[in-house]
Amino acid sequence: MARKSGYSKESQKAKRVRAERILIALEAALPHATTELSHRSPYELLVATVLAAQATDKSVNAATPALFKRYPDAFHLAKSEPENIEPFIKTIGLYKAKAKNLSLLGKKLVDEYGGEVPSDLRELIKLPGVGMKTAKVVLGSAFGIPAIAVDTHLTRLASRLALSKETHPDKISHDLESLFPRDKWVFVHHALILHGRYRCTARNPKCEGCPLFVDCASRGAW
DNA sequence: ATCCCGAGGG
DNA sequence: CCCTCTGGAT
Repeated sequence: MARKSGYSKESQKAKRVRAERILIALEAALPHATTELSHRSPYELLVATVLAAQATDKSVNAATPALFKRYPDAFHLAKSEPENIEPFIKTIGLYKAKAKNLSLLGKKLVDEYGGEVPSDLRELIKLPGVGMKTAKVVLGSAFGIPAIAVDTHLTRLASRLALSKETHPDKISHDLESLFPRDKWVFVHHALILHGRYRCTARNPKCEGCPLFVDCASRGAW
């Protein structure tokens, strides 16, 4: 419980230097960090990311091939009803809400965006089932527009690494984006997710041999 | 703040 | 069995 070590009195400048070392370590450990959600277009990434809410991307990837075959673009999705989508995504959590959102999502993409996925944060957020996290994922991974999407992994790691004391994802995102160079935001997002998924897990993190050990505020706490 | 919600890991 | 998973809408 009690934090054995930390950076409670760390200056902003020291934190910035530490963030820089963390970035270097992540680049060395995860040079090819990118999304693990299978997709071939902004449309597919958008749908996959909506499905990924509170679900593992492995379970999403297991379902999307059949889903994308039946609904290859926004125009096909627009003609769907939630009940038609449910069978394709039943194995994913929260499937009823997601089926409803996807059906509405298709209609809105067609009605208001010509069937294309908008490449603007404010527009993306207006879409059903799309919040700040999903919108930023699409911006960064589909359009190459710098953004740090904060999900469960980023929230946990920002805290453990003492890169942010905030609890609200939007504030954590702001802190992280101020700590890392803009052209590294998308990489940092993916690298921290992979680090969180495979090493710095929620339970029983594998601190032994961790590439971020020396710069971690929680080292030794597990 | 609460609800949604299946699958895999420990 | 309990916890967690690239959250969002109400």
